[in-house]
Amino acid sequence: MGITERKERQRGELREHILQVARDMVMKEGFGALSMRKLADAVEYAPATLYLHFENRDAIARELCVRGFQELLAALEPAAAVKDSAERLSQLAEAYLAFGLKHPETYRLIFMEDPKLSADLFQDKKEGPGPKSFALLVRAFEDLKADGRALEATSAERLAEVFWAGLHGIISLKLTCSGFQGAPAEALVKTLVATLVHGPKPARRSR
Amino acid sequence: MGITERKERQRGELREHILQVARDMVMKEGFGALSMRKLADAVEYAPATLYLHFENRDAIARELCVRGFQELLAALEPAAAVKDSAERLSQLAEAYLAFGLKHPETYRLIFMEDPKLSADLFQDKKEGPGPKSFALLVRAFEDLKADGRALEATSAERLAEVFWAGLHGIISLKLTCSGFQGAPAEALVKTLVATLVHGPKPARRSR
DNA sequence: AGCAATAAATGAACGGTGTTCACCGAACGG
DNA sequence: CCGTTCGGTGAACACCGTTCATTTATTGCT
Repeated sequence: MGITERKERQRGELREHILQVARDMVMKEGFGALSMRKLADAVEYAPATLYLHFENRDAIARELCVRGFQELLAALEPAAAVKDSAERLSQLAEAYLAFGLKHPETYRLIFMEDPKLSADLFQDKKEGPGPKSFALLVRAFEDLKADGRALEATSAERLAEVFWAGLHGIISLKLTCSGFQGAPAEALVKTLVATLVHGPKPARRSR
Repeated sequence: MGITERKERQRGELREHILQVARDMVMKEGFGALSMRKLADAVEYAPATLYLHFENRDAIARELCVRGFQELLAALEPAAAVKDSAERLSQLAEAYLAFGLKHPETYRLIFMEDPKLSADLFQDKKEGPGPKSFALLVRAFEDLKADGRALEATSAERLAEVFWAGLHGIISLKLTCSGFQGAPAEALVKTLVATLVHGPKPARRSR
């Protein structure tokens, strides 16, 4: 009686296929260009069929959102493995920036589109990709403080939040107000790392 | 023969009225909820009439965008008049944050919606509200450097860009990923100012 | 005053969107 | 073999931005 299992599997495969095609559309033409009708057309089903697998267009978007975030998290992993805390933060910043510039539409979807979409990422206080990747930053700053190389008056959590916000600001400004920044994003990230991590004064040398 | 003048004036007044109503709609329900038909309905004209005064929906959005930015610039003006450079930067940051939190939909429209909209703000290299307000920040950092209170290895322009990006990151994350930040935005801005302006080490006391 | 010209405003249409629901047909269980 | 269940769909509803021929109002001129 593996017949209902087969059906379930096929159902899941179709769902996956739809998401895959939707992902391609978003990456190629942006989230705004993702329409249920075009998507249905692309997967060769009637529009109504999509609603058998997803409640909404937003449901698809949310799913793409968490998947995009997981990709981002995966892209950060190598950098997170670096031993030295300062170097780790520097490489995390570079990896984060690289992801944002390489997948602008995905980045937009995750962080700039709609609060409803990103809500899923951070609702679980401990689990979920959002807090998990944030914890990477916090740990790095904790290590940095343990080495006596960071502002002692400020908690690692807050430093991590400011760090993330700084990175996000650089990327999102580049994505929407491209003509604004004079310096390339890489240089700005370097400055951000220099001030927040290495300390702002006359570019102190290590410990 | 002031008759054509009267017509011109009336034309301008209607245009202004349309923009005013559109502004209200955006502030109340967000840019996405601004539709030509609802707007036409609100000003009691046929939809087609709007196209006698604006090329596009985007044209209206662009206009709202530059006006929003001018409001932002106006909100920064008091802070920009402060003598002490460090204090000035601190107050500029506070004012910027306050504007973003007070007019979230306007802020979204200016900085987070569509590159096409914000393009107008920064295209003129020297004139225009964009470069003008950016110059405020640059000047503040120049003054800060003149007082010997800032990273000498980094240009004032770059510091200003990172500063702006940091502020924008804090606000835009708050607006879209509200559940993300643990600390209130004001605290994050304070930390940002502390590290970028006052210097990160043990919270140095003024000059 | 009456008429031609000009400007303002519109109704209706086109092609697009998300979403719903009654319906169909094929596969399944008894 | 028949009834039920379920994947799939066509057609519809209510919107959207935009265009254009047409109507309506206003102006300038004779």
